[in-house]
Amino acid sequence: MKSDELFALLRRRGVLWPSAEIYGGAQGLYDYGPLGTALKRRIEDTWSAWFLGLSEDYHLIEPAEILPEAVVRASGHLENFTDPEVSCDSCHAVFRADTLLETVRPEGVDGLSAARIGTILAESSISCPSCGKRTLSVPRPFNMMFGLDFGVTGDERVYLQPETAQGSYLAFARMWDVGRHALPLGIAVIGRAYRNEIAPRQVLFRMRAFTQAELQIFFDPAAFPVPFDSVRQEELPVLRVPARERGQESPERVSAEKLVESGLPEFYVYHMVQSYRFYRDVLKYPADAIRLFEKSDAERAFYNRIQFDVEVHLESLGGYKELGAVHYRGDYDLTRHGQGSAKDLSVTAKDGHRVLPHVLELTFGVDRNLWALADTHLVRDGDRSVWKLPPYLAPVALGVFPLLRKEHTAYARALTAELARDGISVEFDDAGTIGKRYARMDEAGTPYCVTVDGGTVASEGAERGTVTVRLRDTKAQERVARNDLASRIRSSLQPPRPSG
RNA sequence: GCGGGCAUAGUGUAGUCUGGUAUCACAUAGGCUUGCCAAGCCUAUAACUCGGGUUCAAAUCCCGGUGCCCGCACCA
Repeated sequence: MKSDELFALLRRRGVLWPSAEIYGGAQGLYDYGPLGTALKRRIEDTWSAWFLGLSEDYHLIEPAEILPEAVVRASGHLENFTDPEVSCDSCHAVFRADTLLETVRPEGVDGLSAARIGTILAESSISCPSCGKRTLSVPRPFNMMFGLDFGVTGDERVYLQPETAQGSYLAFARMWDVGRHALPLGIAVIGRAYRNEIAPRQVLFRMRAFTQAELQIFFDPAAFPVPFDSVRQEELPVLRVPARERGQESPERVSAEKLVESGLPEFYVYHMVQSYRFYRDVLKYPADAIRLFEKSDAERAFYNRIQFDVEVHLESLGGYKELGAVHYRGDYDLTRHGQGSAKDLSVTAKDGHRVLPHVLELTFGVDRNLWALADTHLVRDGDRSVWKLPPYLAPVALGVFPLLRKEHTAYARALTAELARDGISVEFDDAGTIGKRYARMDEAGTPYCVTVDGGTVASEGAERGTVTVRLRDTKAQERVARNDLASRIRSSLQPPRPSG
């Protein structure tokens, strides 16, 4: 489906829509409706079950979303998240000042302040790459962070977090104290991040407020033991830098073992495999639509030593899109926050030596994955639309219908209430015909529908107290005793966990 | 930010050139009928992106704003 068509469908079904719609919308902001909210929760719960399931020492926390200025200064966001921009007074094209400067300054611009870049630019009298005239403006800073006035006087500067990771780094020292004083220690956060994107586009892919699920694993670079044998034979669809430089776009299948032989650390490959399994086996993206895209030195943030993006091919957006990533960030974060806070963030490892932990970061874009799950799992099957979500992701697990509105409604309503009390996400529907109800549920991704009919409510006979269960993907039906319903479907509603 | 295109019920559309308050389908709600896969009939709800201008009269013509799409740039 095209992006427009898919967005129209999601809007129509109340999955999501533009924020402040009645005022014309606000660029880059979206609201989730009932189905979208439920689906997003399930995605988050499913992510937690998998990634926190990797180790007993991986924990979920919820840091504040607002960061004091000192934090973003230390993290580098105040400086690096600010792009000095110049525009051309003749043709109004906009450029990044530092990129422009690199064209005349082969030694690079690393470490230069925005003001210094401006001075050099002015002296070098560069002409506009677009129209050729020498009418470039002075650089002005453009920071992608939202700044806020904080406190009563409003003169204290704070920022909405541009990524959720910072909260984990800030919490590390406390988490060390409240925990078992052991590395590796994992800190997971599911939260909103905010970026003042210049041009929000493609619905959920470039938002100004979005949800990230991230796991920061703090470890001793001298020893990060992982059960590598459990992933050794797994073949990963990787697209590595040398292949990319040859113009290749499709991934090659390479075993975890071979990746380690090529120089990647075992702990890195292990977590890349577990991430890959999450996308393939849990979210169930088609295996041939996934690729692990290695970022080159130039593309990575400078503190990332190794970076593979997890990309999935999306028809709606016409290509591979980044849904998550695995970053080896070294000791950059704790070094910077150690300096910024003047606190020693190193810890004493089991064998007694002091160590400043390194960080392996697993990131996951919740909104992007929600979109991707619609793109890849919402399919046309003949004349019906079916959202083939795994049962544990479905916003509504079960639909309950009376076959005859007059005769079976009371029974069906009672059954609905009973299943809801059992903790199953259930929806009653008696509108229109039975076929319409099935179709509506198919489109919402509901995996099971039960129908109360004459046999169910009969005072005697073999079908007394049984209902038909109809499966979304096959349309197959089966008679099940109502008392067995909850136990029959419950296990399929549990998000999978890694098995070792 | 720049350039181009687009904007009509919940969704998709006709009408715009050539001004006279809006077509059809699906969806939604209610009813009849039917009773396990979007059937049929009746009824109802429901729209001209916003603001200004021209005109007796604007969905239609003019100006501006907003949003969306495509390309460029941007995406720590």
